[in-house]
Amino acid sequence: MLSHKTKYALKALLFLAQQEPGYIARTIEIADTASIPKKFLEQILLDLKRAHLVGSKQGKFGGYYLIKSSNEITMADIHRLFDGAIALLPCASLNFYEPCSDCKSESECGLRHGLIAIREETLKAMQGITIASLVKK
Amino acid sequence: MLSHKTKYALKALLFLAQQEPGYIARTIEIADTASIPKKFLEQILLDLKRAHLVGSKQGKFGGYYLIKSSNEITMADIHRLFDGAIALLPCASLNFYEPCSDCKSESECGLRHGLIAIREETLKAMQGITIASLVKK
DNA sequence: TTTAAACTCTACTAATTATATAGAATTAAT
DNA sequence: ATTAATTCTATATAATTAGTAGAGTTTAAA
Repeated sequence: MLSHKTKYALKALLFLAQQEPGYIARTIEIADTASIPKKFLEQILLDLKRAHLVGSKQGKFGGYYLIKSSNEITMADIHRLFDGAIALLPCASLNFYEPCSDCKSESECGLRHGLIAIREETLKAMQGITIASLVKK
Repeated sequence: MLSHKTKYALKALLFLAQQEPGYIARTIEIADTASIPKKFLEQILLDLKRAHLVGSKQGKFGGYYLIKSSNEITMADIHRLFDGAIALLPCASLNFYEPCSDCKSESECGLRHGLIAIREETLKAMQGITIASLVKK
């Protein structure tokens, strides 16, 4: 399941993608429109900025705007940024690999092979959904 | 990600599926073989029993055994039993549906449509992995 | 009928993570 | 200078997860 943080990030990106090019949206504006607690959203937007998905303008009349094209931002990207691995266990993850402490032999672990198969399908599906594709709905 | 509980349940089922038909495995035996804390495993096996996946024999020489065919137990079943919804948000779930409190119009929610598409693919993949298929690896 | 060895059940605890909230500092336009 | 915004760090609270404890019940066998 997605954390609220990830859900809010997606909603915020969706909002930004729906604005006119060049428009700068204030945090409070996004928060109100998308029903996100403002102070929580502040942190999320900062994370999105550090990940170079949005840009910001400081000071009066400042705010946030998309800097990455909405059809290049996928569900997989946002999931990984806030919730981490897409795989069901770290041992089956591409980007967040870690061995299981209770695993005796990873190569012989039947479970792992199944989880890798699932991760491959889920990842494919998540990479197929972009912010742009969500806007169109 | 899977909780430890779900991972342990899968490992326990995997163990049971690998035994001779008719064999009754004690909790401690499963716990030691699969590196699962025994008292934690007790609870998990009880849950699996209540879900009619395993049966138990009480008293001396008692233990647990599979009662559902290992090729009829899927990753999706176990995930739902211990970790709940497979969908990324409750609003996109088949078995654990709940509306989002912060959602203004579910039918107009772009996010939800995307999440449903992802859930469909993930579910298909998870239903394709059975305990029996894991044993074969 | 007693004992041993197992499952059953309920409650509790500790650790971690998620979900915020608070407030001061900084930046920029007027 | 003032106002309105982002930025940053710290804190608080609640929920969930992971694991532990211990008493109770059941069954087989001596």
